[in-house]
This record gives sequence, C-alpha cells and structure tokens, in this order.
Amino acid sequence: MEVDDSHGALVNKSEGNDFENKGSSDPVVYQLVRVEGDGTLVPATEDDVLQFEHFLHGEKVDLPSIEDVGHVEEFFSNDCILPEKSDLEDGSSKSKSIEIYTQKLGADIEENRIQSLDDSLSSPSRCRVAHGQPPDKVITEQGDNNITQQDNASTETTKSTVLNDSCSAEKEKADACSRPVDDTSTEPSVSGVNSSVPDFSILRGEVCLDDLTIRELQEAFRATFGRQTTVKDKIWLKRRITMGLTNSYDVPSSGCVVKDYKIVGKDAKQEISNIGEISKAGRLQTTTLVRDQVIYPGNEGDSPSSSYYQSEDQQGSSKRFKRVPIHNDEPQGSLLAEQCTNKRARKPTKRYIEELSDIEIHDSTGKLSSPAKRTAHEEVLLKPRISFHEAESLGTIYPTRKDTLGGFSVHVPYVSRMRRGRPRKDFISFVDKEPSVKPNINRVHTAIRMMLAEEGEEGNHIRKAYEVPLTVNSERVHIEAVARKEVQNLQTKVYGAPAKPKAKQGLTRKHHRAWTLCEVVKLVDGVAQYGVGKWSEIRKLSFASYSYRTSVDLKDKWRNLIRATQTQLPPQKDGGCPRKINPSIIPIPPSILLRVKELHELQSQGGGFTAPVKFPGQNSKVVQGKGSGFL
DNA sequence: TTTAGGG
DNA sequence: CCCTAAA
Repeated sequence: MEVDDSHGALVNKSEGNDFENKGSSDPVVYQLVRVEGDGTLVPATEDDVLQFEHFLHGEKVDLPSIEDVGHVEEFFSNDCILPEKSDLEDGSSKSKSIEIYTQKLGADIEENRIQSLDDSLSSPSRCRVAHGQPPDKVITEQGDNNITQQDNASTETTKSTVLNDSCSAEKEKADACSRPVDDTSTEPSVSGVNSSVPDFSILRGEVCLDDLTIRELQEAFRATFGRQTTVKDKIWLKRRITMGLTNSYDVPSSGCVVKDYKIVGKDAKQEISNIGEISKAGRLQTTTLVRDQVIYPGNEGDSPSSSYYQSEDQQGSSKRFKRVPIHNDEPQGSLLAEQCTNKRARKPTKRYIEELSDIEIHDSTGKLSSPAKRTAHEEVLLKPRISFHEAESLGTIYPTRKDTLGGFSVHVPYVSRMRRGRPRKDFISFVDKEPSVKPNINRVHTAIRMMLAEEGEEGNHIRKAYEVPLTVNSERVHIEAVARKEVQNLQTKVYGAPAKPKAKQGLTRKHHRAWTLCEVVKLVDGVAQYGVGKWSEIRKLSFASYSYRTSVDLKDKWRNLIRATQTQLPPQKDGGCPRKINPSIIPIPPSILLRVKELHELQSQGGGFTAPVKFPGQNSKVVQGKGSGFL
C-alpha cells in the first residue's frame, strides 16, 4: 500500500468538478483508511479491520443516540471544554467523552463497517488521500480532485448512487434545518452545487477559511465531508471543515488556514492537525473513512485501534446513530422513531451469536423464559452459543457450517436449526470419553457410511449391519458403541434431528423403525406361541433376524396392538371416519388385529397360558384397507 | 436382565 | 421410543 503522492490516480477525473452537470454519480467512495504516522491516509489493512471487533464487546446499549456525524462533532466541540493542550494524554473529561463516544459509535460501526470493510478489503485499489501536493492550483472549480477514487468506482457508484438518492434529500433537509437560528443570511441555497462531485480543489493551496464565502465554505465542507450542506453559518462551517481536515474536534472557530488539505493554525503559526499529534505520539492507529469523517479522537487506551472513524452508512444508518440529547444544530426529530424500529445488522461474532440466540428467544417468546422451562425449540436457538462455549472450554474443534447471520456469511457450529423429537447423544463428547476408540473412528466412519448406504437399500438392516464385527479384537465392543452413536448421529443429520444442548448428553434415541407387517405377524405368532409377556423369549426365538427389536420394543408394540384393537377395531362400521387415511401407513389387517384381541383377552381373563394356540383365522385372507390399526 | 407401565 | 421402577 503505497501512499499516492501524485494526484493523478483519480477516477472520474474527466467528470471532474462539473457541479452543475453531475447529478447522480458520487465519486466519493466510502473507504476505510488508516492514518499513517506521517499524516497520510492509507487503506486500512485487514488488521485494522479486525481490530474493529473490539467495539463489539464494549458496546453499551442504553446510550443515547447520535443522529448524525455532525452531531458528534458538535457534541465534542460544544460540550467538551478541553484544555488547549489536552491531546490524548489528558485522560480526564475528554477521555470520558471520548469513551462515551466510542461506545456510541461502536454501536453503529458494526453495521456500517462490515460492508465498507469488505469493499475496501476486496477492492484491488484502495482509496487514499494524497497530501503534500504542491499548491499548484488554488481554489479553482476546475481543479483536480485530490482524493483518489477507487478504480472500481463504477461498481461502487451503484451503491453510492443509491445512497445519494435515498439519503440526499434527508440530508439536505437535515442540513437545512440545522441552520442556526441566528443565521440571518438569506443567501440562496447552495442547491446549485448539487453535483455529486465535490470540489476538492477548494481546499488546495493555501486558503484562509475566514476569507471564504458561505458558498465556498459549503464547497469546502463538501470537499471535506463528501456531502453538501446548506448550512450557512460560517462559523459552523469553518469549524466543521477544520475539524474534518484536522481530524480533531479541538479547533478554533476561526482564523484557520487550510493549506493543502491540512489545517494550519491561526496565522499559520501552529499546526493543530491532530494527525501530526497522533503521528508524534506514534500510538494511534486510526481507521477512518474518507467520506464524512467522524472525528474520532484516539483513546488513551492500550489498544492501538481503539478509535475509529465512522462513515455515513450507505443505507443511511446515520439516522440510526444513537445520539445524545445535547445541544446540536442539526435536526434529529422524527428520525428517532425510525432508529428505534430499525434493527441494526451486526457482525456475527461469537458474542453476537450468543446475544442473537438470546434475542431470538426473547423475540420469539416475547418474554424471557426461564432456562429450566425452555422449549425444545428454544433450546435449539440456544444451541449455537452452547456449542461455542463447549468448543472453547473443551478445546474441541466443532464442525461448522456456513450460515448467514445479519446478511453475512459466517461459520457456525454445525447443528441443525430445527429438530423434532428427542435429542441425540453427543457423539463427540462420547468419543472424548473413550479415547481408546479414537484410532478406530475412521474405520467406524467408513463402516458407518457403508451401513448407511446399506440402509438405503435395505431399510431395516442397519442395526444388523453395524453388528457385524468391525474388528476381530476386543475393541469390537467399543467400535460397536461408537458405531451406534455415530449411526445415530448421522441419522439425525439424515433425518434432520439436531442435537440437544447439554442436559441429555450421552443419551441417544434409536432411529424410529416402522413396524412391518411381517414383524407384526411374527410378534403375534410369538405371543400366541410363547405367551404374552414372554418378550425376551419371543425376541430370541421369533425375532432372531430383527436384532433391532428389543424385548421392550415387542412389549410396546404389543401394547399398541392392543390399543388398536380396542380403539379401532370395534367401530368397524365407521359411519364416516373423518380421519384421512395416510397411504404411506399400512393398515394392520383386521385378521391380525383380531388375533391380537383374542390373545389379549385370553391372557387378561384366564391368566397366563403359555401353550401355543392355533387360531383358525390365521390363514384367513388378509383384507387390507379396513383401517383398523396401523403399523 | 426382564417386565410392566407411564410418558 | 424413552425412562424407570420393580422384580
């Protein structure tokens, strides 16, 4: 990133400063730049960008709002009586104000910066402000722009144009309303200077702001901040211009001389540019935006990046600036309502994900639900946070997936957002508890894949599949355990059942297997043969080939069959079953149901008989579709 | 472990 | 299907 000392690297140079003709394109791009030690502005590095993250954590929510960057400036200039030699070392009132400002600004920086940062980071050429050019041209409306434009200004222009279209009116209004009441000037509005191309040359050479007319000051303002203003208050304009050029709020209200975009102090004696101070201090690394620079004094803190400049947002987020209800000369009024309703996009940091989860819960439920009473759905919403915390505390690397949060692509722990049914066990934690199994995980994975593939062909044999010995040694038990968990884990993915947070770790739920007619028949035969309640026996003898059916399963199924006979068999007449018959559910043939009923009645009445009973109806034709019971 | 029963 | 108590 070299500093462009020539002012030739301009885009839209030809379009230059034709203010009257330029109506739409705004060559001023929003770029993050960093104040170098020598006072030049260079594009922000990725590190600078990352340092923004600090703001996300120190954010205070209840701070008053700032309507516009102008207010910020006014906030400082009007309310912060600062010692002449204050600078950044004075930690007292100024630092306090700065801190407040930092917090407020940080709240909105997140939203604006991301896109800007993306742009600045991704764009091949970066905007920078050239300094120290010879004052070859002085205040000529045809002068060269001294702010380099992005090479991709054409693409950037789209955004900028939209911004202008959507926001210029409001800005204009705001600026108009911001005129000081004591301003008796009746000068025509500077609407004539409506060009989207600010005349940066207005500030070239050596100019005493006091000598400028209001219009020229407005132009200088525009050159400084990249937007026009209709404010006709000379002092206001001068101060803002000065502040903008010096990146300082500590400026004299008059007597400033602008020399090549730098403010030379009154009578050109002292240079009050904070840039110089900053560079001398050598400890302030400021990220800024060329356009609409917000004076952002360096924080005395240890963090070299504790201060940033804020640009007006492309979406007019300046309206959402939290602002202090202090004296200001720019309107805020009706915008307050809007900022209340507007929800800021927020960079999805870890903490953000946490908070987002909470917010989602709060929003979805309206009220804070106690942790103990969260519904499954709410738990799901909480999951990302938990995953992160677990990942941190356990040092475990969790699989992540790309997700979109606040419009930005981020990686989040790979958990399903929705789940049905009960949670699955935490396979990873299980593995962590069984380190001896880890070396076999890969094998298990392979095996599991094969199993799942097999399941795809033969849906009912997955359990059998992973009961096949995977190894010949004693690890088999572990392998099976892991395999079972893994299968369930994968199944949950396949079937869309996500994990449950913490409480039920180590628990699993086996995949639901619909009972086939064959199984039911075997069950009924088994009951008839060995008696009701002999589930273990039935399982061993009749379900030898259905190893995934446990005796409990048999018992449960039998119970369900009993219920079916009681609830669905009697009303055979079915005057009009309002229930839709799901074609995917195979009804249990009434003949089987009848057998179940008889067996049940026999068992319940005459006590347990274990003798095999032959039922004449066993061979009777199976009539389907009567809908008395389902598998 | 198995069974029974509630969830 | 899960969970648990009671055999």
